[in-house]
Amino acid sequence: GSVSDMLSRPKPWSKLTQKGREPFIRMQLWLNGELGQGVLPVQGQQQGPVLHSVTSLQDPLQQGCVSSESTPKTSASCSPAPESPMSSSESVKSLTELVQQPCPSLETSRDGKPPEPSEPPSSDSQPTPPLPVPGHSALSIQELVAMSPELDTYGITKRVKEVLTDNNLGQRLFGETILGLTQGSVSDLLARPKPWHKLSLKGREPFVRMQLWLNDPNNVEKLMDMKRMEKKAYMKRRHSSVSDSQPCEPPSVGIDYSQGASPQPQHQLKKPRVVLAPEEKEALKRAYQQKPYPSPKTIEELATQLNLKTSTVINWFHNYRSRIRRELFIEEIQAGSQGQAGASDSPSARSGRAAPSSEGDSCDGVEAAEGPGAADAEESGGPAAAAKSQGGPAEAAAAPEEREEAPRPSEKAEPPPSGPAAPDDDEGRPRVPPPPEGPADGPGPVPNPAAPAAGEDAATSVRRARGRARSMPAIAAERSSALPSTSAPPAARRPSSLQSLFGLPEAAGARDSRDNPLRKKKAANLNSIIHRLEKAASREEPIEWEF
DNA sequence: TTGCAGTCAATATC
DNA sequence: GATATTGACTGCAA
Repeated sequence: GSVSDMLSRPKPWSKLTQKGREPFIRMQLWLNGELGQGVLPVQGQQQGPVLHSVTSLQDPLQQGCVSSESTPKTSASCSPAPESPMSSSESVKSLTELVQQPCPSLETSRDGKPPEPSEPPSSDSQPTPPLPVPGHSALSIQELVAMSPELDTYGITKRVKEVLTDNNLGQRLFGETILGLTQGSVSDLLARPKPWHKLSLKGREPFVRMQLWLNDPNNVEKLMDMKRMEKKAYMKRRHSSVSDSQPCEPPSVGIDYSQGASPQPQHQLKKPRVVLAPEEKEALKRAYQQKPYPSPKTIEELATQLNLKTSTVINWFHNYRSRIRRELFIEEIQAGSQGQAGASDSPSARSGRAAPSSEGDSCDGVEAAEGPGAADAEESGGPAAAAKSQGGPAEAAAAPEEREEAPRPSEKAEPPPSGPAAPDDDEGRPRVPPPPEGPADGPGPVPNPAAPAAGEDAATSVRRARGRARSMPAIAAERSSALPSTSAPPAARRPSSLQSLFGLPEAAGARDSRDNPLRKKKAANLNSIIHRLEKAASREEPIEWEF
């Protein structure tokens, strides 16, 4: 009777308790022929002999957990993720986790019931692990990510945003419940999704979760439930804390420093957050214009002049670079989605011969327009303009940049974006995103056309510069969309088995109907160019601009 | 060591 | 109160 019931009405994985999962694991192993004889050891015996005979968990994971639908896929259609070759012992371990592995939310559920209705997620500031998507264990998310076809991250976030706003659901709830991320991260992610091919496996995870969530017909309902429960719990806590008069979060070290006590407790409770003054930011931005990859010496000087910690300056540069980069990703996407316009300027629309020049125009729009030698040098006043002084540290900070001459050894020579003309000075030239260098560029810290006019940040200036220059990421993006499989894991080339999981319309592969041989060829060409550029850049050697 | 990706969490802004 | 911004941190790779 149980079997019949189970076979005809299998519960989704996420709804199953540990015990409830066991039969499915058994079935899966049996289907795989892994459970020929003997009995699957139950909890506490996972290291038993039978488990040791399990040679690969990939299939169980992918088939049994990824989808507990009654349409098991064959091993052939669901080959192991390349990124996670498992040794036998790892398999055992994973199976252990698999068996025990409660859907994260179950873990918090005291009675083994599905979490949603029983436990408000993270009223206590500690984000709970994400809710497993129906039919998928949390463990398998990595597998899913590895197998996932290229997803349209922008489309996904767009839809998620729509659903959330339409249903008045908050980012915090969504993030903590579905993605296992904090509100800030969710906000960031939704506002500035990176293109799929630019994401690491880890970075893809939230998007896969989102996609799966979007595919879940009960997604909104569940979140609503969560919301209700959270509210209830909140009210409850409020009531109890009123009587308790004790806030629920006692200081971890047990000392209350809020009462004007020593501001520097021995345990140093929390570092106060550094907030950079606008002038400091301005100065840093100007410094960035001069040199996106400042040498330690420059950083030192900047720090001194701005009266900041060196680490703050370093962090600022890191953050700024990466954020600007992302800013541009999203803009590229948006630009791309608004009619394939700009096609004439599109690198992929150019011939292979033209490609280098497109590279030359800009290797990466991010800082592309920002490097000292950015194209259209006549456009703005460079340091002078940038330094449109507000006096103070801002101005002072720009100075060291101009003085700086010897690039630090670690600063790799940037591939001359526009032909052999540019190998001259790499001083102040953005590294990752080689700036566009028009014919006019060359001499060191030259007025940066895209240098932000006063108050304009680099991203903005880059935006201005866009249109006359395409970015490397953009190129890559295009290349990638034209070549769905270049950056996607091998599994992406066989998305069919995952189509139902990811709702294929969402997948870039499906989306890209322009995927034709010619495009592929162009994209491949660009790909190779970029590859060479990167290689050359890292070798600090001159490049031959023949593609 | 350096740079990056991803994230947190404090703070600002809406 | 929700969302956006951003300085800092961790882990990883080259």
